[in-house]
Amino acid sequence: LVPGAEQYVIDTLKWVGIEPNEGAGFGDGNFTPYRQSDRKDSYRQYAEQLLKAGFAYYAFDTEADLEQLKASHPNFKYDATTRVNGKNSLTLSENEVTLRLENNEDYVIRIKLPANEDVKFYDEIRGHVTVNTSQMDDKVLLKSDGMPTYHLANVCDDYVMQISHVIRGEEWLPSAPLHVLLYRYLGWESSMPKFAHLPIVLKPDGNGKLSKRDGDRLGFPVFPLEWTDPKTGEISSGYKQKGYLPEAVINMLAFLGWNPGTEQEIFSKEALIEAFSIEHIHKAGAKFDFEKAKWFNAEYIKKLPNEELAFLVKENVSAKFGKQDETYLTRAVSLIKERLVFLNDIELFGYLFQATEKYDSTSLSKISNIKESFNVDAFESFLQGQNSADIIAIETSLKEFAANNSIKVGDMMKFIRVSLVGELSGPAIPDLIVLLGINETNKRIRNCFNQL
RNA sequence: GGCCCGUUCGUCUAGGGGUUAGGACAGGAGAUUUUCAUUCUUCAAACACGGGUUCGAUUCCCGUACGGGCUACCA
Repeated sequence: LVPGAEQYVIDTLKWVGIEPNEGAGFGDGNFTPYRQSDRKDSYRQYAEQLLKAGFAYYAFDTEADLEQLKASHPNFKYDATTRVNGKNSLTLSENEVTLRLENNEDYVIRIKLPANEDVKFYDEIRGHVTVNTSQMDDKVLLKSDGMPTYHLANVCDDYVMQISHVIRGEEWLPSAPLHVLLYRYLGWESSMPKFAHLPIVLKPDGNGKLSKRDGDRLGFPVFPLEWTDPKTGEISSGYKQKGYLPEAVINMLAFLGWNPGTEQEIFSKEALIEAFSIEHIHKAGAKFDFEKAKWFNAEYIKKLPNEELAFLVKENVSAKFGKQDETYLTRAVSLIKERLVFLNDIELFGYLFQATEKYDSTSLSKISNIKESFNVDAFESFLQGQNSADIIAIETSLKEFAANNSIKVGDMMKFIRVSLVGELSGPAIPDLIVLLGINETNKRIRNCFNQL
């Protein structure tokens, strides 16, 4: 049991906008309680049912016993051929078993698998799968602390809660036959859920499935929300904190191993629900592609209305550059919207909120030739006479000013750009002037001119 | 090692017995933008290999290779 994990899952589902109809943290429905720890008694009851029916047995083997058994054979597994060597209710006399139970000795309950029997089941993604019980082992169903293993818990919970589909990662495929047998032995086979084993998300580099360590090693999050391991204190970065939009994350994730069969790639959550079908799930694992993830996020940011983007970025901006007027922030954000890959990239555009103090040195050297031809005082009064809201008028006036003072338009624009932005990049000059206002613009121009 | 699952451009994938094998990301070139970003046009880029089956296989079958998963009193 990891402290904080339950709340973390709840918070994650809320962030991505997936709200379960019922469940821990989302209100009670017909199948309460939802925590395994609160259902403990029921698992024991089902384990005992299996015991009575002869599909399970007590095993008293200690850790040391198991070590010894493992040492006896290179590929040891506790199964039909080896359980005769274990200390369990199949090898011990009935008296001894009751004695051990009365003495409160530690025990587990294991499933009793037949020695050689094909278990067949149908996977909605992979089709028919057959595994022989000779390849499986007598898995522990109930641990010595009385808690069920996943195998028992998942089967019992899904049956009791009338689950229709078990959709989980491919790493569960090998234990699916065990679960099928459990449904059978418990007498629930006719209401067994359908199985679908999803392809696994793989590391972008190297081999194997994506793990939490890979993300921060390669510069992208694998956790939806930032997560601090309560035991180790290790922090794993989260999509939310990195400035991803939840809709983009969902869209990106959905396309890892699934496609709609059309060429559409941008899907809202609702459209995704509408378009989704199990038939279009790919079988092979998909490598996580950081570049594509960035592309999805940038697309979603571009589609955001300016007001919404301003709202999402507001807190960060005021923390970094001071509190901003809401309408101003909305206008500012509209100028650089298509430059954001992540919401946090707003931090790169401090010049929208604070006067530029530092100028990029190579940009500065490219504009120094304007020093002789440019008259700051003349420009200042010229700009004062402009309509501070008319972008087009300002643009034509700027060109006129340049012509009248025999300055190359390009040179002057570059100079103004460096004055306002600090370097030779960014939104159109007239847009910037209108955003910043005439006074602020003049202030920045004078300041930059003095540094030439 | 054993068992299970898989294999189409660098990556995510569409397709499916006869196709110029399609799209997206990333990459190249160009246009627009006085800059950068955006946008648009365009280029390059793939059916793992070997056998069958077939008039014809990227598509079906079998092997091989490679990749992935599992092999805990974890999920």
